[in-house]
Amino acid sequence: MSEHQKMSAEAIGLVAARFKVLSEPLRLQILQYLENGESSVTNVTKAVNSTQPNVSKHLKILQDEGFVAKRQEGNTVFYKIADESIFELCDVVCGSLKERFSEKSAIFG
Amino acid sequence: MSEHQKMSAEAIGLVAARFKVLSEPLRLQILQYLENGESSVTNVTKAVNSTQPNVSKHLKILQDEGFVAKRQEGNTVFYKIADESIFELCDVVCGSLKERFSEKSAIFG
DNA sequence: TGAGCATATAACTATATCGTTATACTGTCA
DNA sequence: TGACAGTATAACGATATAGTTATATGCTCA
Repeated sequence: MSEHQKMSAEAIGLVAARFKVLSEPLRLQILQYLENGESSVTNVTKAVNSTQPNVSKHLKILQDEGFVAKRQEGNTVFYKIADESIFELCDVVCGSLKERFSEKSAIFG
Repeated sequence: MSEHQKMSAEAIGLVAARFKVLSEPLRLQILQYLENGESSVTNVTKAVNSTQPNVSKHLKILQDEGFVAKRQEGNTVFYKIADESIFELCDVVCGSLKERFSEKSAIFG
């Protein structure tokens, strides 16, 4: 099980870039919100409690990396999740964090 | 399947921090090298073709996040992987990238 | 104790990126 | 066409971080 590949220098760069996109809390918030389904920029902005230009910029970054996709309808643009593996990644990280904290708390237990 | 948790704002921050540590190519290189087994700082430095202070700094960052652990023996310090979930994360990202590129290449096919 | 090796840290420069403000663009509707 | 709404982009200031150079720390051994 768990047979994984040795990455080339180039592949490592691509993987790092992908992690970098996921390393901003606001972007993770946006992704989590979009998990509820497609949403307009305005609604995302409200949901994550930020400003419209800031959200637009982050959505573009997410789109460039293929995490989300956009669709325009009249005046408004709808974004939706385009790569479900994001949530798998978050789950793995969460699991690892849980384990880590339970070890730490055990020190005080 | 694939039932995952809604993260609190605090949890999102912790997850983002973890992704951030993995968002540097040199750190991924170091982790990949350490997959071969425990190694001294000097050997890691040679393997990733960087400078000793730079590698030391990155190793500290990796250790602070719990990805590696250190062990001192006399004069030299050995680092090793302390959280195997890293490789699972990389595999998920690699899979997602492969899929993405095969889609892109299909455009030209 | 003193020399030398392995590692860690400090100080610095250069670069990247977040968030903000202002503005441009695009589509709708009166 | 003109006003307005939704979104994108530009320009800016502030902050963070990678890599380098110099140096400190700590261990070993003569």
